[in-house]
Amino acid sequence: MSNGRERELADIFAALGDATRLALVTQLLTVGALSATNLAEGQAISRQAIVKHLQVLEAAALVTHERHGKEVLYALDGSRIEEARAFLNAISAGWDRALSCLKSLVETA
Amino acid sequence: MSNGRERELADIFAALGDATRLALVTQLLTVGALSATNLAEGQAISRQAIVKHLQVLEAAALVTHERHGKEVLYALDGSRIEEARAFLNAISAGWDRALSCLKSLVETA
DNA sequence: ATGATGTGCAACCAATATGTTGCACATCAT
DNA sequence: ATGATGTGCAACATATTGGTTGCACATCAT
Repeated sequence: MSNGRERELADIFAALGDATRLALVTQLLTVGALSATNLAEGQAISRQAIVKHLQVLEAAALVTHERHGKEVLYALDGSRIEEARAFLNAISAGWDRALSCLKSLVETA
Repeated sequence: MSNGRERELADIFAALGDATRLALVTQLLTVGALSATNLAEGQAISRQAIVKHLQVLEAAALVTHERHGKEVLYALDGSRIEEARAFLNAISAGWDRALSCLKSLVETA
């Protein structure tokens, strides 16, 4: 894993590492494309806060925006999600090996 | 998804959302259990910084520590990783649906 | 017992993240 | 044209993060 790629991956996880943004992602996933104003309705925080969260998600290439008339619709973009999935899959795959390695280290220490 | 669970999931992603911690995770995965001092060797940042990162990972239940003699070994704990995987899998699964939903919204707007 | 090595704790600093408010600008409908 | 609605920008406040340093304590080997 190259350093740049590692950073990129970290950005994706960091973007998902916030309860508000996670909620936004699931909402965009289930409902579809929505504006910041839509997303802010019924939410405790302001529209501007939502916009900032959307910008974080967009910086990580997890969402895209598109102007449509006077409103801006945000939607998920899944290409980067696969990267994160691949990482977690790798961890899961290496899991048993890591555990046995730990075991032997502890036992021989 | 309950609110508490959402927060928990966000913590996992947040813990992975840092290049240094990501490197720690991969190192622990490939090498096995290591002490903070081990992990800090050859690294640009101090042992204390590493310890703090390990504590973040441990707070998210991604690693555990175990004292062994005078040193403390940190190791990965994979149970929580599955949660994160499941979330990303759900996103991937809902993907095509989300895209078509966006498409129709945009076209009818 | 003593030095070397590893750990734990706390104070402190700088940068970034999260959220607010206020206001200006753009767009749509009437 | 004008009011309603949605967006964009910027200043600001505060909390959290990521890192440092210094020092005290614990453990091991000789």
